[in-house]
Amino acid sequence: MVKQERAVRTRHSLIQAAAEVFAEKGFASASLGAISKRAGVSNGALHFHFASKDALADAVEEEAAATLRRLTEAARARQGDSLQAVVDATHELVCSLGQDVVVRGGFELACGVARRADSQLRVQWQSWVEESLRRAERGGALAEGVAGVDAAHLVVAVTAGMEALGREDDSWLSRQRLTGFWELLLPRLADQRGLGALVSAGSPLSAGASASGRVGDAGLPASVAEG
Amino acid sequence: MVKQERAVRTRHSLIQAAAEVFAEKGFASASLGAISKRAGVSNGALHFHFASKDALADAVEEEAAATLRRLTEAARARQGDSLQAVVDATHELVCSLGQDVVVRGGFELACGVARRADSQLRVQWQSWVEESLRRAERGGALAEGVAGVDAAHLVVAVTAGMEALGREDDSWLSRQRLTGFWELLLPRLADQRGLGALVSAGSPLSAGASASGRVGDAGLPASVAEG
Amino acid sequence: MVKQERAVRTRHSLIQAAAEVFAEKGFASASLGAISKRAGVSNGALHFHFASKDALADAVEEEAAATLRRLTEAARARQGDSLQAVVDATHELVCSLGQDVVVRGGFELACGVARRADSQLRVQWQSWVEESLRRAERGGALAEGVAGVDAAHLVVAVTAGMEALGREDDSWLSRQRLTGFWELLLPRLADQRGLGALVSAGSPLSAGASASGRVGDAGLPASVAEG
Amino acid sequence: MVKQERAVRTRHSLIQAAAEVFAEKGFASASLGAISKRAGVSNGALHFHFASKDALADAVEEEAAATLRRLTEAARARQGDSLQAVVDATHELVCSLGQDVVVRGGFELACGVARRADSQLRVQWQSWVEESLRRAERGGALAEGVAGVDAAHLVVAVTAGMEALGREDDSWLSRQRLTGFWELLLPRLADQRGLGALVSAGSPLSAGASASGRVGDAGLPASVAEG
DNA sequence: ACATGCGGGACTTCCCGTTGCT
DNA sequence: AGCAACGGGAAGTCCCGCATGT
Repeated sequence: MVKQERAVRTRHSLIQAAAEVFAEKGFASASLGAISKRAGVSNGALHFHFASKDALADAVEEEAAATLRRLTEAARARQGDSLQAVVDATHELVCSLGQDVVVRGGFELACGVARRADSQLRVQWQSWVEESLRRAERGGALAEGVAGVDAAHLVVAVTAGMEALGREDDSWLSRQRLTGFWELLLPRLADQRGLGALVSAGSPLSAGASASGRVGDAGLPASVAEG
Repeated sequence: MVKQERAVRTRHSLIQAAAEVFAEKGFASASLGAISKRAGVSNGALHFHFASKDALADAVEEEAAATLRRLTEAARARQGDSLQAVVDATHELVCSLGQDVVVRGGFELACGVARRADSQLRVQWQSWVEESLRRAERGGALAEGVAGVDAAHLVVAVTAGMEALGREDDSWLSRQRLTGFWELLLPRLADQRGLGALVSAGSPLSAGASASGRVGDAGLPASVAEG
Repeated sequence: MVKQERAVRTRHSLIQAAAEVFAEKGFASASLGAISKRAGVSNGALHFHFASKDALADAVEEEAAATLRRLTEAARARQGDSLQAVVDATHELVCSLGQDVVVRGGFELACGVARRADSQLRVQWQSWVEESLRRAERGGALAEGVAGVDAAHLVVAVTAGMEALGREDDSWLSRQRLTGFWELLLPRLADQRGLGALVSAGSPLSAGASASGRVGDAGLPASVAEG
Repeated sequence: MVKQERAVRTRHSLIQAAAEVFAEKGFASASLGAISKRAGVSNGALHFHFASKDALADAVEEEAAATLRRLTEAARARQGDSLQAVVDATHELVCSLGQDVVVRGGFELACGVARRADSQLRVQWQSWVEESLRRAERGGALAEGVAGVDAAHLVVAVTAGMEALGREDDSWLSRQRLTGFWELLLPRLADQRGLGALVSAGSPLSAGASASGRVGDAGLPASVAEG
């Protein structure tokens, strides 16, 4: 089973390289040659692991979806059905978009018009946000007259916009930017009683969690991240 | 100069067809053959008018930018430096995104990762929103503690998100959706005194203007369109 | 008849421009667009005067052939059936190759493998040299045991080589180079009695004739040219 | 490394086919489709071995240069620094021009105006002739008053002319033609004492070697050619 | 099982020579 | 004469098998 080990490594570097190239050039303009070269393997090796370009892209999306799933589940586990869970999850997502090429590449593929419409990534994120805000609504965490679905649509639109704009300008993916958004949104969305407990910048544990176990975490200093 | 007339028509149908194909497939996956075929002209005719695929895309973006300019200037002309101008402009933009393939194709190109970063369309829209909200801020139209720039960022992110999500799901480009967003945003952004006068659904003239006519033949002079 | 005048001028500048581009790029790589642009006329004008690219090339060859004809006839008129006539003609030809783009372009076309085999220019030059040396042979101007045809072949080969090599390196078209060749050839080719009267550098009148009436004659100073 | 064997064969047949087409049509007019078809391989195979049309042409030139190198070195090895080495080499060259398509195609490319000026083939041949005649001059093999460089220029011009004229008329590449040239040149170039030993038609070994075998399969290792 | 070299077509962008219509 | 348009290729790229090592 020593062989298998190398295969796993090859497969992983292939996905990594693919995510990078997809993120840089988009699906259609990315060439398999560039991907296999960046991964340091031959063209044939690529086709041994992934039958086609689409299959490779699917794998990238799949891995990004797994990361997204971990991320949202962790947020809910910590914050329950509160609004804070959504705030935290958006922060983690935006942070990943800036640091994890697989997530970035996955969303590039999910957004692109050239691939299948029922992108797992988009619907997964949108479903989670909707579900979470519906729970918050049921739990009375939302302000009077604010429907959970409407709030969810707004949150999804904002994050989608940040992702799209962040492709060319990293400042859209900064924590400050998103914090500013929540500071404009929370007073209107949240029930007055719970408003004081909400942290626009994301709860400390969230920030800590996002920083842990991620290679090349060049995030903000802890003092700032907590502020 | 009768000949020039046909050239104008050919050029226009080329831009129209290009916008459609770009919107459907994206820049990289769009083939010039598909564009010239849809425009009903030959491959050579395409290259007579546009030296390269990029030049064609530039022309599409340019025409979309012209539409956007008309749109924003009209909104400001009607509503001055009020928040309502921004509300109206977003409605008109979203409406155009749903109806005018050139605008849709232009934003698809502007968003795409495969083309130049300094897309006129994006910066033009962002600049206008920022400028408008700064004016509103100076005019006291914004609520206490709300900075014009922050609000502008939020508006830009929301519209960008709607455009991205609207590529696959038209419901994101519906008037109701945007109206719902403004109903969540305006109470927080607008100064309390002016809040009552603001219409989340866009001012009537704006709505009427955007709904009439503009399907796909925008920009062609009437005299030519009739010929 | 004013119209005709302009037509003649247009036709001439077209041939001139065509000769330049053909000489620079070769027949196949020369584009009609480049030619019409250099001539300062429109694409349509070109096709009004010349039905096709080949017809244009034929015209260039034809004009070069006319120049070559003038040149050889002048040499024979001055020197009769002597060897000197051939020497003079080669000098004039090489000189024209360096200065007259039409001659240069014509020979480029004649040499090129992509066009018709029975190039007028080549056969015209070869025929004249053979005929001249046959006459010289009959007149006893050639050395013992030297056949006119063989000598003609040698002369044709040398001039063809100079033309080919001169395309990349002008020094092959210098008067000195050709003079050096004749100094090696004449002692073997010419009859001993007439050898003293032969001038390897070409007879003075020949040099003078070639210099007269030619624009941009950047030839050698008279003292050198005569030596 | 069994696979490599087929690659060598493919590469070789590609060069062979390219040389043929280049020789027939010239560089610009030769299409890669015609080349790959003649070689019996696909378009993709061609581009696997040669990145571009220019790279393919370079390979043809390179192989022709190798043949030329073998040829000249063999002549010098047999005849030393004598004039006979040059005579033999010219015979071998002219013979190859008539029989080896790679050599013919290589010179076609080297001569063409559409490609790089510093063609290896031309300079290689010219350098060798100049060097050889300089040696002969130093060795006293040249007649009084004959400079080695001048003689070299003449020889190079003659061979270049034969190559150019031989493209349309094979008789220029016949042994008789070249022999006739040397019979005109040697009495003037060679020192009187060594003249008797020189053979205008080329030394026997040279003639035999050049006539045997070499048709188009030069360069392919025997083991591969048999497979 | 894993990886590679080599080759196969098809497609795309772009250019070019040429031709109507005015 | 000239603008506009046409249609045919040509170069180059790409995604993908297939036979072959290791």
